[in-house]
Amino acid sequence: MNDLAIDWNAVPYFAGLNAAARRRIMDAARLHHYQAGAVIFNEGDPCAGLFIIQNGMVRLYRANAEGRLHTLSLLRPPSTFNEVAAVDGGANPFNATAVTAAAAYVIAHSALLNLMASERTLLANLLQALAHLNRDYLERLEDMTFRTIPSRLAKLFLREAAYDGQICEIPSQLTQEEIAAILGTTREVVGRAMRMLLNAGLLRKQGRAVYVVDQAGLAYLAETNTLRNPPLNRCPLSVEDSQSEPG
Amino acid sequence: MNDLAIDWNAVPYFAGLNAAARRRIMDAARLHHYQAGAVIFNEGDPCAGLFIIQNGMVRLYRANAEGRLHTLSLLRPPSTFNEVAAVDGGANPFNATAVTAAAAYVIAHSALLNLMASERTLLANLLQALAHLNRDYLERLEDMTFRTIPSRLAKLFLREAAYDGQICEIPSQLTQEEIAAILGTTREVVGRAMRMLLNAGLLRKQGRAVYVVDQAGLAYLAETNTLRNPPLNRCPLSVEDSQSEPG
DNA sequence: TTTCAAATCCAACAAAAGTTCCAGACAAGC
DNA sequence: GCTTGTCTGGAACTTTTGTTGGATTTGAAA
Repeated sequence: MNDLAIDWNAVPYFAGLNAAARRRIMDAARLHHYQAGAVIFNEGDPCAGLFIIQNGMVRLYRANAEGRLHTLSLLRPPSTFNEVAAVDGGANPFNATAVTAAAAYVIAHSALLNLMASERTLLANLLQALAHLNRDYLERLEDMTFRTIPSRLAKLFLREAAYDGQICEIPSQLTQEEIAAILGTTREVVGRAMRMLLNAGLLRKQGRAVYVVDQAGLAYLAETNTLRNPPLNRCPLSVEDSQSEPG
Repeated sequence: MNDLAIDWNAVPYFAGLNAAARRRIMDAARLHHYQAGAVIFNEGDPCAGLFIIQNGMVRLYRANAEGRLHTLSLLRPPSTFNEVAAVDGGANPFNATAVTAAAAYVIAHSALLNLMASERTLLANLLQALAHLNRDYLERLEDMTFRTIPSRLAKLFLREAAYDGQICEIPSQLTQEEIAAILGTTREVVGRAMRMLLNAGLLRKQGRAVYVVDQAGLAYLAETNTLRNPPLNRCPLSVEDSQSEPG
């Protein structure tokens, strides 16, 4: 396996550090390897440190007593994770597993404390990173509070799809099971929601691949939790589509 | 109104600062007053700065298009809020209103940047505060993902109640409407959940006040989303309570 | 090709949550 | 006392989500 480092400047909070600082950080990091499916750490276990993904894919998730999963993130290089525990030294706040074979640099809590004490830029950068993380979680919280599952699914497609004019393909090969874990629901419900988006004309399917047809329609659904009758190929006059409101 | 400062050491990230540093921070802070019901700032508006509550009660909330509210926090002195926007200078991530007449010290983003640049202890403390905030949101996310509403209500009672041996009273005078906003649901649903907890013997009511009767039962419900048949005054032998599992 | 396992589709049902509506209870003020 | 507005209790109903089970498709391996 190659131990070539990723571009450490691609990590938001390592950017802008001088060469000496970056060297000290790299010296504090240890490269760990994980087989596909291997557990990296578990929720509640003592702080595993800060992780910088070198290669492979990592899943962060939480699980409830009945075994249902909530996938918080699917991460690739140069993503990092477990900043919260690495900073405060508390227990890991979620589980982490290697989806594919993976490698990651790990900086222990104590080592990070030393680095932060000597490198004020790193400290400031980490603060910005945590603020950003916080906004991210706040948005997820809003999704879970206010959005229906078709709406969350629409949002996922909008985010995941590689935009290419009007017609977009969903890039990642996510199974419905995996999508369900991301949305915090079950496979069957995702299947239903998918069918709804398909025969509402927002998505189109070819074989197993799914394409985004109506980006604006997905956005409308994500915002309002309701379908907007697609005015795509319809004559805008005289149709009305039983949408007339009596009141 | 009295402008006596709260004990600034009670604010987690002002603790441990020397006198000079604390003076510079206080110099950067401006006291603002708000009438009951007044808007402090709105979600999406440009960064309003860092707030340190002096007196009164403040509500942080989000709202969706249909006008449903999600109360993120109800805060009293010496709580602080809007750290995220104050640190990264971005838009406010939620709405803030004064529940009662209130006053708060405000430190603008630019002023906070200066302070953080000169006071490394403040920087380090803010980092810890954001890490803590992050854990808090992660737990809320889990609540919304995995817990039923009776379960969330049970958790709320466990947290809000002032523990006093076995029987505990819920201290804050929350209406069902306010509880609903905290749990992210509607008043009627809270009412139903409340009735369920009452006739399951977990809570008791006297007039309008609600008392916690079975703390362990509430915890069980919060953990498992299911009621545990109360083995309180029952003989532990020979009852079985139709709990026998055929498989 | 055949075969198999995984992924999907689909219907029917159960449970949870949201909605609508109205009747009482209670407290504050007249 | 009475009135008014807020809060609560509770039924009936709809929608959404979760669950179960079987049929079908798909892709890769044998």
